[in-house]
Amino acid sequence: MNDKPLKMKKSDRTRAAIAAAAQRIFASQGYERATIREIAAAAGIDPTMVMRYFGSKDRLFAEVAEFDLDLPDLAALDRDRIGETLVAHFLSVWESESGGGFPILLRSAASNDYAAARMQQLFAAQVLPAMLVLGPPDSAPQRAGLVATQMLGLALARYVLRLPPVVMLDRDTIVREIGATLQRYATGA
Amino acid sequence: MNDKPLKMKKSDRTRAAIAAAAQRIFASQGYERATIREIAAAAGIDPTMVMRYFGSKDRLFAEVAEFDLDLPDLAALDRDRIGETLVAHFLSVWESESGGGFPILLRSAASNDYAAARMQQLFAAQVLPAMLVLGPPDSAPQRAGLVATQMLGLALARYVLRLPPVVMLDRDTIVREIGATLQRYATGA
DNA sequence: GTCTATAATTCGATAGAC
DNA sequence: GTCTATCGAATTATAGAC
Repeated sequence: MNDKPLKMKKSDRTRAAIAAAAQRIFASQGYERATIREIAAAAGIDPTMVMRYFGSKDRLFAEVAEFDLDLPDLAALDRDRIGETLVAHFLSVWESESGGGFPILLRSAASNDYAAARMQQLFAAQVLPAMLVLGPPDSAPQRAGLVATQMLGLALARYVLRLPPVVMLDRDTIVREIGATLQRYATGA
Repeated sequence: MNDKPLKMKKSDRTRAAIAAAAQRIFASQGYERATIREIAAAAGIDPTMVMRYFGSKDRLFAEVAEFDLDLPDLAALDRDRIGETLVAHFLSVWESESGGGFPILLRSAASNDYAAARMQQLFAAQVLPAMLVLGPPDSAPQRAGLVATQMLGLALARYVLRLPPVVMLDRDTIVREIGATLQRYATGA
């Protein structure tokens, strides 16, 4: 009878349904174009309920856009395969259920201040530290910056703009080709 | 007395002032958040004039977002320096006066259908053909796709999101590091 | 918990005086 | 050419009945 996890209180199910609908709408329309009304309709509930459960559009966005890159400890990995590992990890996170926050952030970051700030935070708190263990500290910001350009571009072209030639790239090709690039950026080799 | 090119009819000067203001506002806010009223204020004229000169917000956007990548003939270049040449060319275009259309498109493409379609067109009509002369036709879409991810990511991180470590990269570093990546992507080597 | 009604803004666009 | 006034639509958010 329920699509959602069983044995939840009704209020929790409603809240989860709103969050799920909000993820879809925010991810496909961006923050500005998404409306409370549309999200409510997609969740099959009344628009007022969205406000009741989340308070405001801003807070709803902040909640569903939350997510972690959850990078593994790169120092513990085979040093020759760091690039490939990084790409494979990013792809997994972005295509996972819990990774829905990334397309949302990315699509809204271009015109929403909160999303843009969150994106900066994300790279400062997770990508930069990861680069610190892979080479000289002085060059870590530069290496992190280069890594960021390549990964953000892949995500933008593939998941947001959906450029046909990028969408058509198969996973192995991406891991191999872009992995080689990240390997060079990350290790400075 | 005039900031704009001398000896224009007043109507042309007004039109140019609106277009210049629109470029700034669209580039910094994106399509949705930019308002006719704000653009008019930035241009120092009445909001009604924007409609009179451009008809609608859509047509104003289409006009100021227009631009060309204007790629040189890559086949005529030193084959070992194609990557560096590409990056240097992109940087020049994006930072030039007439290249203002690109940040505008990029910032709006995530949530504006016209901008997204225009971006697809741009790569299909200009990047893909350029790849055709550099290697086997079969792999041209794949090579163009990879090039697109790296260049879009650089533009996004540097000009739209303004990620500090990417903004701080100096031009020589970008040309060298990202040039090497494009060299590999474009030539398939 | 849920919904109706509506307040309060804001926006793009138009009509018309001067 | 320029501006005042305003329309009509859409939005977030709230008040309050049931």
